[in-house]
Amino acid sequence: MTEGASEPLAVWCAGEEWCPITTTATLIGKKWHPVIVHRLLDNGPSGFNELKENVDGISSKVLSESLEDLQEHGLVERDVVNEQPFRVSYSLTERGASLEPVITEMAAWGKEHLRPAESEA
Amino acid sequence: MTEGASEPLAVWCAGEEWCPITTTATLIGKKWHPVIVHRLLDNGPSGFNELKENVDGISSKVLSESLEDLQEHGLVERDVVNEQPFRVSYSLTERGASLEPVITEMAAWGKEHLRPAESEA
DNA sequence: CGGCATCCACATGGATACTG
DNA sequence: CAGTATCCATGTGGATGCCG
Repeated sequence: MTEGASEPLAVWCAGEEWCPITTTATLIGKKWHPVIVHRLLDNGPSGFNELKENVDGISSKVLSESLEDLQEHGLVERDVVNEQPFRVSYSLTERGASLEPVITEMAAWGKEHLRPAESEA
Repeated sequence: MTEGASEPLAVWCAGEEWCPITTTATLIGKKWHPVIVHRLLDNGPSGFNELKENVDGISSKVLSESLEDLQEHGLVERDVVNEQPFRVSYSLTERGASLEPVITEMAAWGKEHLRPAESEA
């Protein structure tokens, strides 16, 4: 608390009570969450079923729950853009969009270290 | 397939069959995995219980299973460094260590966007 | 120390159906 | 379209105990 100054790196929590990795992992370490955020980054604001299609076979239930979770954490915003016919739009909040470096690193790593054949190892 | 040339960024899988995010998320999107990798990055090679202590109250069972999973994916290596008394050492493989940028980004993001009070929101 | 075995509670997730 | 409700199989995870 007394420091928290200017180092952008050195985020390791050596001996600290609170660890940013743990909480971040709790947030986006949920299998589908990174994918959803990625899709929203990639395709921009999307409708429910549009998102569902892009997230490769996730069920309505799980997507619904995931989106709710993401909303609660302020990463995703839901807007009703039309009443008749009923249309909603899910988009990333500023905080959600700020996850881009994380997602980018994940994707970059996956692209470098995981090949399709490897995924079923 | 015809491209895949020199862009270090632009890892988005627009219309691609295989998505690096999805597979990466399957790998390290497991709540404890990023933390374990982080601890190994942070503290270096560790014994089982040492790791267990550092991962903030994870149970033996879950840690054991997680480590097994990480080993199967070639991210973590297990070495028996002593027979009597019995001692093992878990360390990151080269591939595992290559996750550092991902973990760093996660930690950096968490530090910036998640405060302790926020984690229980 | 470094685990695995067991039991059991609860969370997760798919399928299906149905509503506004 | 945008979900929610229900049912149910499976997974996950904690507690405990034990063994090499």
